[in-house]
Amino acid sequence: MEPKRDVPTEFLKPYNPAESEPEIIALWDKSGYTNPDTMVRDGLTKPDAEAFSIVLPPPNVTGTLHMGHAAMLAVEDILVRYARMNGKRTLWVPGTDSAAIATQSKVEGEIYKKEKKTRYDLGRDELMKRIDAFVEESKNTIINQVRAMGASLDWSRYAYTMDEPRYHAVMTAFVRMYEAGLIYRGDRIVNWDPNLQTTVSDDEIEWKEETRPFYYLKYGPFVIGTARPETKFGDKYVVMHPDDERYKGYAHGQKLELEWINGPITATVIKDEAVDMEFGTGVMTITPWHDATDFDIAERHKLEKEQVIDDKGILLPIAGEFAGMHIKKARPAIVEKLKHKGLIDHIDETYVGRIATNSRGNGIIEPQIKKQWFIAVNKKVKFPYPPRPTSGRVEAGGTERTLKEWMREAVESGRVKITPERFEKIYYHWIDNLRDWCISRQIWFGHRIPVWYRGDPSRHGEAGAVEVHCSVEGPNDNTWERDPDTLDTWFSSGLWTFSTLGWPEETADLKTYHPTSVLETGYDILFFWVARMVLMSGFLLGDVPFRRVYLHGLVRDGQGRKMSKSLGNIIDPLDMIKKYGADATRLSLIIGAQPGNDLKLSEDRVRGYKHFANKLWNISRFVLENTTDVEMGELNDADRALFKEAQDLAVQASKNIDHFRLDLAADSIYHFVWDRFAAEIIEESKPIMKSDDASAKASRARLLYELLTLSLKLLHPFMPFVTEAIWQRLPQKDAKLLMVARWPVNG
RNA sequence: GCACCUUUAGCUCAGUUGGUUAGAGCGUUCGAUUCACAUUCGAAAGGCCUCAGGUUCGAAUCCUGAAAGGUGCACCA
Repeated sequence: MEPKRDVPTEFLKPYNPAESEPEIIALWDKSGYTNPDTMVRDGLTKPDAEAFSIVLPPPNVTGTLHMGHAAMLAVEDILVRYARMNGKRTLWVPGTDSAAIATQSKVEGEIYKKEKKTRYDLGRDELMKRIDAFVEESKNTIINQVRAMGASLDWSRYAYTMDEPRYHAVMTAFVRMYEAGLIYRGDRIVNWDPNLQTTVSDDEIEWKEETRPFYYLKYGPFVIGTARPETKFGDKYVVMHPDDERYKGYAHGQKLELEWINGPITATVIKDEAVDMEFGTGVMTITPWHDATDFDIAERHKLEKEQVIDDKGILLPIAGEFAGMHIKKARPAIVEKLKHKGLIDHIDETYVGRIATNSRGNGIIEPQIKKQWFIAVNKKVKFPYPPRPTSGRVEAGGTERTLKEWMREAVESGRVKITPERFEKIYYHWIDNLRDWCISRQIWFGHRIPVWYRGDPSRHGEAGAVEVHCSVEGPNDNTWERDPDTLDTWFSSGLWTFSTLGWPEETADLKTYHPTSVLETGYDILFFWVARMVLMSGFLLGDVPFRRVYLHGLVRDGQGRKMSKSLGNIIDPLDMIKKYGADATRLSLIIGAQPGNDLKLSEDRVRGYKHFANKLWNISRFVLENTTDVEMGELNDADRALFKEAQDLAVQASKNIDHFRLDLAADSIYHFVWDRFAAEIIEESKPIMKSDDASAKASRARLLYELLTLSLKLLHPFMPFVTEAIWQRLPQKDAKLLMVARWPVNG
């Protein structure tokens, strides 16, 4: 059949996303309409329109796009495009994250592979140069991959966690919190990673279960249990529950002489309620330097603490003949000696214990007491009041509360709402168990702590021993030495909603777009990040960082397994985009994904949605072929009823988007377009359009055209590429770009 | 140990405040098709809605309990 005049010939071929998508991206870029200022300038958004803002959870600057990113980008882009089409002053801020530990170990690894050099060989400055070069070289990869998803981010506001404005924000935040007494330095038990030679926060620890021998040792008249005999050398306190009838005969503080691993020692009886009477024999000895529980007990009773293992996992002189050995090697030798001395009561080989590992570096965590920087979460301080965008200094009239109380209050008061709601409970639970947050790290790549010392460096931090200076700019003479530690990456991430908007300057962006409207992220970083942002924003700005938290689930493979290299079940979003298009990839990540629930993704699903994009393409061809030469008239009653049906669907879909049920919204539009519009309305239109009934034809042509434009608008947030590509080929339309067309339902 | 989530067709999931014969996609089987469709359209088969109680005129939906799978948290040395 000859193509009709005026129908673009591209429609004769199937929709080709690989060809079309780069053109569409260029078209959007040229418009500049992802920048709300341009929208206002061109009169597409009213200057006083309600603001809608999201900051992108920054992907790792040296990483590549995975399905989790793709799902995140799809959800956020839908919300952003929907808001933009609804006339809101819409801003979506892009950024990338330095991923401190991950990036540093990656670069260190590569250097070692090529040059057999460690970071200590290179020195701090050289390593930083190498890392910066690596970051600069690799950052475009992730940025281009983000763009390929169709994400309508405002790149003019791009931020990187390690760039100059963010450095300034991080330093300012530290100084203000330090001045308020919320940041302190102290000797506390921390999670030490002997591999990476740094501390790790409580939340970064991943507990792994493992069956390993559990030793019952004779400790004088008691039998104590331990899975780690190599830590027991210095154990001179034996602890039991005060109510334990079995040990009524022993008094708190009582001294006992007994034979231990390396000879006779004096032990002291301690009664403490932390002991679980049900576990083992109900008696334990403590190792305060290398165990958090033991540390707490020691603190309560003011007991002595002694280091047994050094930073590299080597036993110290206290271990006697085992000193200098690595704990791994020492353990069997120690067990052998215990056996020899008859100190082993029995061994339980079926014990399932938990081992702490670093979720980022995979190393086994060794608790150590170290001088570190902490954020005091239980300390009452004055919060800025009333909230002011750039406030943060303690002001008269400020409300007194702790960071913990604030974090609870932010959600309890409804100022931050979490979707799905059940995560609010989990959030509270996390807060209630929160301990002071260790924010110093011994890696080099990161924002360095803005504290300088003068005096004997070996006595840093000790009262009176050195002078301490804390400021953004630092002291102006070189007699000072800067603290070598860097800040936990989540410290700077906690500022992200406002550091990206220019804080601590009092910028227009900050006033317009903060608090942000929605924070969208995976539920797996609720604590790492979401809670930290609430904390930071509360103290530094006196306000919440966002009004709504939307948590998406994890993307799993077709069988519900986590995607991993070792399973070989990774579905690469870039492959999917190449084969089926970004639109199909997006839909496959949205339909069937309820808030907070994991999504099972298979390639078949992506292929199915590619068919849908092609369906839409062909619907457009049919409609254009049947309307370009035909005069369009008013809708008759029957056609008006059909159009009403579509409008009702639009209202319903809008409601679903408002309630973050993007899955339902997308699904309902999909079915309307395919089953109702294409399969039924178009089918019944064929005889009408071939008939001689001019008025029926005029009405039907109008209906077809209206249904097409309506469908394109409704689908645009979900599948922006194909809808925009079709829109560009429409003869009549109410906006040059579909991206900035008006949403067909009034708020 | 405490808490949360999930359980509906072979597979992945809808089913929004309880209301006719419980739906879709993929898969399977059959049929049509130079008609907008690198296909599409039509049809069929396929379901003790995990189980046991309860509330109700009426339950996949609400309540109680159980089972299986999953996740989070916790100071079991």
